[in-house]
Formats: sequence, structure tokens, C-alpha cells
Amino acid sequence: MKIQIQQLIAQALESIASQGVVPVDQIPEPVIERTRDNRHGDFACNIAMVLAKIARSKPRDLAEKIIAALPPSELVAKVEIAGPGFINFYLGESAYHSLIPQIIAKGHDFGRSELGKGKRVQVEFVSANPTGPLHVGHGRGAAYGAVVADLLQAVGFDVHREYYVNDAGRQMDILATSVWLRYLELCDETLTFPVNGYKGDYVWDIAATLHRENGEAYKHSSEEVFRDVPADEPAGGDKEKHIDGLINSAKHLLGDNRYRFVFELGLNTILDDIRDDLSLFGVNYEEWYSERSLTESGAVNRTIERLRASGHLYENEGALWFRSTDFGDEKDRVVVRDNGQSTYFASDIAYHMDKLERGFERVIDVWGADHHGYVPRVKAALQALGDDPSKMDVLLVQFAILYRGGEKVQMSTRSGEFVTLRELRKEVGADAARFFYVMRKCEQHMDFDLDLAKSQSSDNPVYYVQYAHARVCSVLAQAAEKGINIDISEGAANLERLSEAHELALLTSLSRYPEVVESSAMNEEPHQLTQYLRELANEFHTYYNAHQFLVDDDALRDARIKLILAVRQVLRNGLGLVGVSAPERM
RNA sequence: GCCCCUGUAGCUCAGCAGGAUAGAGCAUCCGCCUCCUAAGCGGAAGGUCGUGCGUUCGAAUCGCGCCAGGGGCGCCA
Repeated sequence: MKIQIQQLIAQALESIASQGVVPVDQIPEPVIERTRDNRHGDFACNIAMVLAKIARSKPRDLAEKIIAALPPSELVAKVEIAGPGFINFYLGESAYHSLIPQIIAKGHDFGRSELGKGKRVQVEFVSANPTGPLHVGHGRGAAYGAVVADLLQAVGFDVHREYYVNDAGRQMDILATSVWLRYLELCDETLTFPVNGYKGDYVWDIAATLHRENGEAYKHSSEEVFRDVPADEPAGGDKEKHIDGLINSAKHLLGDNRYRFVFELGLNTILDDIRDDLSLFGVNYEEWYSERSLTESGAVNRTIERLRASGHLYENEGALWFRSTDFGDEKDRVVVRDNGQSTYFASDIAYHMDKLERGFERVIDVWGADHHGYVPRVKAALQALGDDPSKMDVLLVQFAILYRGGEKVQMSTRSGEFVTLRELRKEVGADAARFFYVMRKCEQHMDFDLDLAKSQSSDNPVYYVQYAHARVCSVLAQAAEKGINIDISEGAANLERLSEAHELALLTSLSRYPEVVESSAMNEEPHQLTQYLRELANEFHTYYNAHQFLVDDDALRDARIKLILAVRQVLRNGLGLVGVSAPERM
């Protein structure tokens, strides 16, 4: 609808430009807005005010000329000049009535568009290290990334969802070593667990599997394991050196094959758990991209060579540095450590280079806000490699703080005391969790009220919207019981009977849906959609309370049923995009 | 110290490529089920948009300073 109005204005502008009222080359794209107040009509355009200076005439005079030049349209019932020079459009009721058969005919596709023209977009999100189960912090990134991806797909982008699996590096070695130490404890070895090891119960579980299936095949005495290992922090040593020593012990005592086995067991167990967890959360990927594969395929080395060849690397104190300050970073960064190991950053550059090499026109990374410092250096690297860093967008998601009974839920990753995503799903359900996570702008610090998410009342926005859907279904079931035939093939027949203020308000909201989807997608702001769904549900509930649908007047009843069918369709489509179910009964 | 995010009603938040009287939900108060699910609806009350300048016809929205809260600044991942 908005587009049609925009076209009318554009034509009018062309026409007055050809009359020489304004210079042809200075006509901006006309901006059409929904009016905030329906006394100002349905749409408003401020073009006359914008152009007044250029045309050297008063906004209201200019507006008059534009209106005179407007081509006739069936949509528009009335056009007025208001205030300082707004051009207000009033649509005819028939414009809204004709929307209903459109929505019903398009069904699931109503609101979808081809705006993205099939452009390939990659969305990488969550990508948590597989060193433990996902926690509620990852949940927000998961929900947000998933909805952004779905929205982009809905407006016609070719979307590729990806999880970057950090299956290499020191953290994974720490996990493998933690598992092994727990295993040794299960073999009745006595030892002091390292401060820096992973202490969660899931580590015990993996160790138990190792023990159950392999007996004592991986056993070594703790004395042997801890021999020559530098002291841990509580013993006056350095916790980093201590854990590195233990990793070396593990590699040395177990040998390549057995160490690899423990390592893989840990990795696979956790990764399977993460996959399962996300899938139950309605989050699915086209690809799980292995970091290790970047090293194994030589991509990391290739990247480093390319950087070296283009003169962006230098050596200092035994390490290899990338001169990221040349591209606006605040300091240079190490890509290869003095021990010869490439850094996580080196893999990251290789990964992002690979993304662009795979031909994505746009690459979106959803990161936790704590990673914001990495943005300049990754972009710097892409630039150094001759790629276009503007193809990469990083969406930073702020943390969520859980509240239960009005109290902050304390969490600490270090001690292993965090609320997992799985626990959250169990407590409030996947629907509520998904909806709550995307209800707020991603850069907004979020207070997640567990009690509210659980409450089965209209206070809970998820139930509120779902209930509207269920209510429509209930009315339709009621109609079926009474043997009322709903013939949706009749197009706009009887729809002229919809003239109540509540009905027109609902129709206006329905007409906004495609605009909301487009705006949510293009701005990566799912909260616009949840906000809209709440408004639509509210208008439906109001209508429901004010009018009876299953009335004796056949034509009126038919029109009303068609209207609520359209409402149901839009609620269903919108909830679908958020990843929330649309129950038929509650 | 530097960088990022945030500051709008008692609480949680919308609104921010400048535009017409700043919105919603919760909480508070007053009403509405012999009628399609009251998991619902209506009404009232509630705000110098953190603060000071500036840009302009017009600023919650843009710029700069200041104040307050959160996060980040490793040869960690």
C-alpha cells in the first residue's frame, strides 16, 4: 500500500518537475509515513516541506501543486494539506476491504517479498566454544540470530546460517584435559583439580562415559601426571602455566591416538548436546563450520602468507604481528605466537576471508557485546587482504540478566554456576524464551523476567498474542459446529459490510504487516515484529469484546469471519517468523 | 585513561536517516462475563525525554561537553 502511495507522489513530482516548478535532478525519493493519528489520514508525506527551499516557494503552495499533479487512484479517497505542509492521504474503505482476499490467497506468503533479490547473505551466530553447554547468554544470540536470518529470508535473501565451531585451540585442550582428570578420579586416583579446568557436571558425565566404555585403558597415576607440572595458583603458582603443564602431560602420557580419542569424545559429546539444544529451541543451521578445518586445509597459513606478501606483517619478540593500526585499530595484533602457534585471531581472519571467497555478498556476524573490540581488527584484516570490509556487519548483542522473584539470578561461568539454555527452556518453554529474547533491541541490556515469561496471563506478551490466534480458531470451530459455511473463494463479496471503527482499525494494522516485516528485516530489528504482533493482538481482542462475529445476518457474519481469518493468517505468519508456535487452543 | 552500549511515566520498554498533542505493557484507581475461551476489554491517573550548550522553520531524534549505569581494552578463546 505504502509503495503505491509512494509511486503516486513520484509521478506527481515528475510531472511538476517537467513544468519547471522544481529542478528535475534535485528531486529526492519521496518519504511516505504512516500517520500516527488517523485524523491525519492514513499516510502522510513531507515532500513539500523538504522541497520548499529548492523550489523557492511556500511548503503549502508547493503541496497544492503536487496534489494537483497526482494521478487518479482507486486507493485514495481524499488528499489534504495539513499543518506546515504535510500532504495527507485518506484511503477509501474498499482499499482495505480488498486486502482480505489478498491475505487469504497468499496465506503463508503474505508479508514475504522479493526485496533481497536472491542476494546471498551469510548469518553466523551463537558459535559458542564447545567446551560446555549453552547458557542463557548464548540463548539471546541464538534467538536473535535465528529471527534475523528468517526475516532476511522472508524478504527474499538467500540466507546461509552458520555456526563456527571452535574445535581447535587451547580451550579445547583444557576441556580434554579436564575430562581426563575427572576420568582419573573415577579410576580412584587422588588429585587436585586445576583452578583453570572445566568444573561443570557435564565434564564428570563425559569422564564417566570414557570410564564405562574403556575401563582403565586411559589410566595413569596422578603422580605421573603431575610430575614436572608447575604449581597451580592456590599453591602459589600460575594457573595458566599449571594447566598448560597438565595438557602437555596428557598429550605425552596418552600419546597422539589416545589423546585424540579423549579430545574427540569431549568435543563430540558437547557439540551433540549443543545441536540438540538449539534444534529444540527452533534454531537450525545450514552449516557447522569447523575451525580445525581451516588449519588442516591450510587456509590459515594461506591467509598469513597473503598478509605477509602484502607487507602487513612484521616480527617482534619472536611473534608475528599484523599491523592493524594501519587500518584504524588501536594496536597491532599477534597472528603467530612466539611458540609457533597461530592465534585465534589468525583463524578468524582466515574464516572471514573464506566467507567472502565463498561468494556471500553480505556477511552478518552476531556476537556478544563483550567482543566489540574485535570488530576493528577483523575488518582491518579484510581490508588488508583487499576485501571490502563493508560487506561484513557485526551485530552486537548485549547481555541478558535473569530475574526471578524480583531478584537478580547470579551467574558465574568460572565456577560452572550458570543457568543453561536447556534449563531456561524447561522453565519457561521455548516459545516464551524465543519471544522474550527478541522483544528488545539487541543493543539494549535486557532484564529477563522469568516469572513473567512463565505466567499464563495476559501480562505475558507471548500468551497474549498466542491467545488471539487461539481465539480465532475457537470462533471458527464454533462456526463449524453450527454448520456455517465459509466460502473464501468469493473474494471481496460482503466485505463492504465491514465498516465498524474496530474493523477498519484491524484492517489498517493488517495492511501494515508487510511493511513491518520489511523494516524488521532491513534493520535487523526483530523487536519491531514482536511489538507489531502485540498491537495486532490487542486490536483483535478489542474487536472480539466489542462485537459478536457469529451473528444471524449471513452477509455480515461472512464478512467478519473472513476478516478474522485474515487476522489469524497474519498472526500465524508473524509468530512463525519469531519462531513461536501458534496454538489452536489454549 | 581509551573504546562500545544504555539513560524516555513508579517498573520494563517502544519511538531516534528531525516533523503535527511523546506511546505501550505492568503496577495504582474505577468499570465490563445469563453472550463466539475474562489467558480478554474499556476508562482514569502518571513524563521539564539524564544534563548543559549548539545546528534549524522545527530536536526525545543530529553535534559537542558533562553526569550516571553496564561491558570491553592479553603472544585468552
